[in-house]
Amino acid sequence: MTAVIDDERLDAAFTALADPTRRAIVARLARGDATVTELAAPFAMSMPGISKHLRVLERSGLVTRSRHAQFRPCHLEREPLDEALGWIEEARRVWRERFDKLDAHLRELQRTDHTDRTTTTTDHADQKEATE
Amino acid sequence: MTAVIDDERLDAAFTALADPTRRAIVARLARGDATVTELAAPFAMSMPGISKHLRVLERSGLVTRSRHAQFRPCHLEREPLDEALGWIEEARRVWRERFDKLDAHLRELQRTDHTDRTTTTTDHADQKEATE
DNA sequence: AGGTTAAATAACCAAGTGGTTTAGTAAACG
DNA sequence: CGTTTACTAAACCACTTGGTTATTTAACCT
Repeated sequence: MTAVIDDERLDAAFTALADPTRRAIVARLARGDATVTELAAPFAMSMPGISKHLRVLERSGLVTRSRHAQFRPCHLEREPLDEALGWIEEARRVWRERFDKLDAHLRELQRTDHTDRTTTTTDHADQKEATE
Repeated sequence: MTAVIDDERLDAAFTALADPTRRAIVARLARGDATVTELAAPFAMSMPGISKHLRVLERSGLVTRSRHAQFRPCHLEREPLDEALGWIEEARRVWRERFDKLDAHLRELQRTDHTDRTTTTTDHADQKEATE
């Protein structure tokens, strides 16, 4: 239904996580909110550099910023993390389901020697699967 | 120890997942191996375009390719998926742990009105947490 | 008012991405 | 053998990314 929107959200989340600096920032924020200078401290990078990374994180919804005097404390949001996690889990679920099904099928073949090809789908693809 | 290498692997995995076409390919491969033309079919994109995406997926270790005559059947590997999942899970674990700890702390404060600030860490950051 | 601190913006750069078309390779097929 | 099939490689394009320095904004503190 909202496939395109979901796509955009996932794009942003995975893009945000695809950089070691940003992952380190996320990991740091998981332990508690922090200001931009606090976040920048561990890195050999200029402040605007960190600022740019934070904008990417903010655009993905992973990080939100509020204002407190001249500070802009950063806060890690949970939902985008959950969405990314959910996508991977679903892909893995499908993968494992197929694997289990194949495994059961092979076991069945071994028990009663039917040698039927009615359950195959993509021809040579399945042929490859049977050899692994 | 192998932090940099892990970084590179995670970079590649998240980068690979940060594109809707590549995610669709991964989702398709979760259901079973497929050739490049089979993978390209659902998309309004030239074959070399798909080929490039597959190279990104291959570089990340998410996809491996074997040879079968002139076909190059693609196969989804589980490990990089697990690594990406593991990283997110760990971040979320830390996030929730802190949340639970804060929650317990607030409950404790409410029970016995100590009003002690000895357990705070990053000053205004925690102050912000208390207001959410 | 003037100075300091926190952070964002602007302008710039090299390198990478995502797509194309055109051309090439390698194996099967008739 | 030549042709088709499946795919990769090369060259090119507009656009984005990740980084820099230099400049501004905004709020606080004398």
